[in-house]
Amino acid sequence: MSTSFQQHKTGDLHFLKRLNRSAILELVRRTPGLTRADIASQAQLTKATVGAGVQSLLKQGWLSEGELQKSSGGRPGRSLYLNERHYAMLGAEVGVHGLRLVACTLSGQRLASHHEPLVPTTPEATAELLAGLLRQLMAAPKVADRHCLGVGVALPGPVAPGQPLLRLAPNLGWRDVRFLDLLRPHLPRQDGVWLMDNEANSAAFGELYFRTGTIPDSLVYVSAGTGIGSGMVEGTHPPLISRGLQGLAGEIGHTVLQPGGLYCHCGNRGCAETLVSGWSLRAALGIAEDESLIDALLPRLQDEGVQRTLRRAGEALGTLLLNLHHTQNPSEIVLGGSLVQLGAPLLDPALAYFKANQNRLLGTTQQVPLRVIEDATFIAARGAAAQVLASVIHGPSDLL
Amino acid sequence: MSTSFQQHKTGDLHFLKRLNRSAILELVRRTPGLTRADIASQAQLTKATVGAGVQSLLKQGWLSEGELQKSSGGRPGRSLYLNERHYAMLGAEVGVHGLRLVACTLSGQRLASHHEPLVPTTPEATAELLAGLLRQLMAAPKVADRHCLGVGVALPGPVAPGQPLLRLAPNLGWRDVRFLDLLRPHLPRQDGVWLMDNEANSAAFGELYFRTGTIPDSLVYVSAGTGIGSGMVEGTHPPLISRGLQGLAGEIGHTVLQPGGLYCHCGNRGCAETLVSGWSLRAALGIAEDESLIDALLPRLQDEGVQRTLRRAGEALGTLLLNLHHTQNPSEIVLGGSLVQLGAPLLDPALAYFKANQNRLLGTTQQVPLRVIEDATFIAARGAAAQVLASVIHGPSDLL
DNA sequence: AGGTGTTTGTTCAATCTTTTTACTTAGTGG
DNA sequence: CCACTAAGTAAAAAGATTGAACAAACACCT
Repeated sequence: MSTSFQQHKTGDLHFLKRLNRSAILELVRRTPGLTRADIASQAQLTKATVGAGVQSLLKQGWLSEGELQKSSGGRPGRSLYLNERHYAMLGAEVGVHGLRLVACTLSGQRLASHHEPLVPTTPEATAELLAGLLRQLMAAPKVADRHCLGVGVALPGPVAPGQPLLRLAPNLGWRDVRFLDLLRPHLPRQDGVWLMDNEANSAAFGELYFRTGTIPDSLVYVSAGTGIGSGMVEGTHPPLISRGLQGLAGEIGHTVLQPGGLYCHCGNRGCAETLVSGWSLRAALGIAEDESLIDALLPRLQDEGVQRTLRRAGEALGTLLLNLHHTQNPSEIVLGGSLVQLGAPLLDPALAYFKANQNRLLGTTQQVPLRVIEDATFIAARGAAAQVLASVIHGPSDLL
Repeated sequence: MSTSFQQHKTGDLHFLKRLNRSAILELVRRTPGLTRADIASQAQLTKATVGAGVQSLLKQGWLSEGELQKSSGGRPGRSLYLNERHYAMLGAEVGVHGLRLVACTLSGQRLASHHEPLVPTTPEATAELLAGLLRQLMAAPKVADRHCLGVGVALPGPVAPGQPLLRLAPNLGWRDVRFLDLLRPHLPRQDGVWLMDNEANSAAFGELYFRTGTIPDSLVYVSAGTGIGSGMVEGTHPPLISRGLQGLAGEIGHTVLQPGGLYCHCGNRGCAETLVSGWSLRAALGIAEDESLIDALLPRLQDEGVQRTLRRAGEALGTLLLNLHHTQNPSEIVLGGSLVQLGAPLLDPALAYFKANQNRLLGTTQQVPLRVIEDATFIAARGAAAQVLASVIHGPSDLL
């Protein structure tokens, strides 16, 4: 399901209390170690309100008290932190070549994780396998004694906004799969939040949501793997994921970069994926489906043919990044996915093109932060867990 | 200034009351003729709360009571409408070839408007001229007796988010202009809301905000004129404009459609604007700056050379629309700007390409609504007025 | 050591808004 | 003409934030 927090058009007093408590929790999440007095000034609430809110959050296991801060002439304040021991969230990613699962704390710390290689199969079989692995994860020592807030699943394709329906997963051969419905029967506990989303959306959300300190206004995660997709989160309290009417937002792999170019599996011509993607690299370099693309290429990175192919793909990736810059202009871009492991031969041309052209219009020197994630294995799964947490904090749950 | 409604992290009781009253006003705005009982059920408020809220909104001139509805077995409810006589908003667009001004009611009805042709000049001279025209507009009979909520100005270039600064207007030759600061000294009344935004953003906002009935979740306005830009609004209560880190969101004219293509005025190669834009059409067909592009082309639409040029430009426009579809997937696309007046020779190839390819990925038959605005003259100016209204309803103003 | 000043956090009555409940109003239909 | 239904209003009740007073904890000065 898409984590759509209904915009509370109206509110009663209970809603107001919830709002303020979730604001307190968010502040401590973003800035660990805050005191009640800090919260009061930053949230523009009175000491009394903050005191009451903090007390109930402590009692329910959301916050924990830390050490006394250094005095600045008066009574020192007591630091507040997320209670990392009471709750846990589960996140999973169904990838084209495997399942990835994580359990993590409120701050996003990994408690346990698992990577299960897998060749694509039916949704039903995948769901059953994933359910078994989730049960194992829940039984892990660090996880079992925590209260589980819910499960989030990230999937490699567009998800219908507002309902838990995977519209399409081209690289799995799936279409119109209600994955959560397949998962539920195989799991004992049905309580808590259950949601599913596109993997790039989940990853983007997690990268923004688990950050502390000052956080960017918006963030785009570009996932370069078998296909190419992106996810965008915007705003705060809570960050909102752009999904679009049909869940097609972020399908940048099918933006046209070369009108009249090569045919794409979608039937159109010149899609970005025909220039840069796992499957186009396989096609260009003759690497079979049953072989790992990365494993096949890493030893051959010095080959001139491989270098040339990767450079061309990298230039297309750079164009894609620049087009995102001029379409959504995110405050930060994060680049992940399996292709990142190919390193400089692919990434250098991309980053160089982006850097060279991002400031042409305005003529400024301000650089948009672009971060490359070396090991993106659990990023999407962790992001799905983040969505679970956000859903509890900002959604209709009665746990808070 | 960008209409950024600070996300109210927290709230007191006064905030709650405001929230509920603005929700009532929004409901009546979207569905004129609602009764108090309808509002209560739709907004999940009690009859008493709605009654009190409506009463104060009536007293302050936001709402007016209409006729009695037909009884359905009990006491008939009284219809509520926006009070179209008490308030007014002003909107203006600074275009490359002229100034456009409107004054409108709460529902977006035009009370008065003015179009002033103009050749590009300095920001200072433009501001002084615009101020004079605004004063005239405020003195118009239908406008003068209303309370003016504020002024919004739409500008042809990226506007810095969070501050009233036009970063760049390439076709005016302006850079880093604080236009509101230039405008203020020439206007007598400084109260109310003052804001400025990119013209495509304003247009998109207005198209969504003034709509009644069921409204789309998101909307993209594509403005095809001397340059090509787009604006996106998303969500409701209130609709949010995506501006991006530097105000570059929607600069789709500078997305690359043809790597290694023609040089663009931005210095990069293959930008969409090199394929479809007022300036690229002038260049391709040899039409001078001092001549109206539309007036020059309309008589020559049957020329084979013109047809071919427009068809190619239209195909690029279609690609641009498809790329938007696969990047943001808006619930509705609105196409405006002066180039729309060129009609079928330009638009048919664009719409055909978009229609032929928009469903390739999902394989559905659902069509994204795409509306072409025949006369987009006052769309952006009216949108800026809409932003003023939204800023009063959802912002920190104390008028509501 | 002890007093003073400063800041943190809590307690409690006051205030304000929504809700609940009862009641009035206004029309339909037998 | 009278029951019946639904819309809207006016009271008391419930619940949340606020403001002021108070207690706690530490630094600094004498």
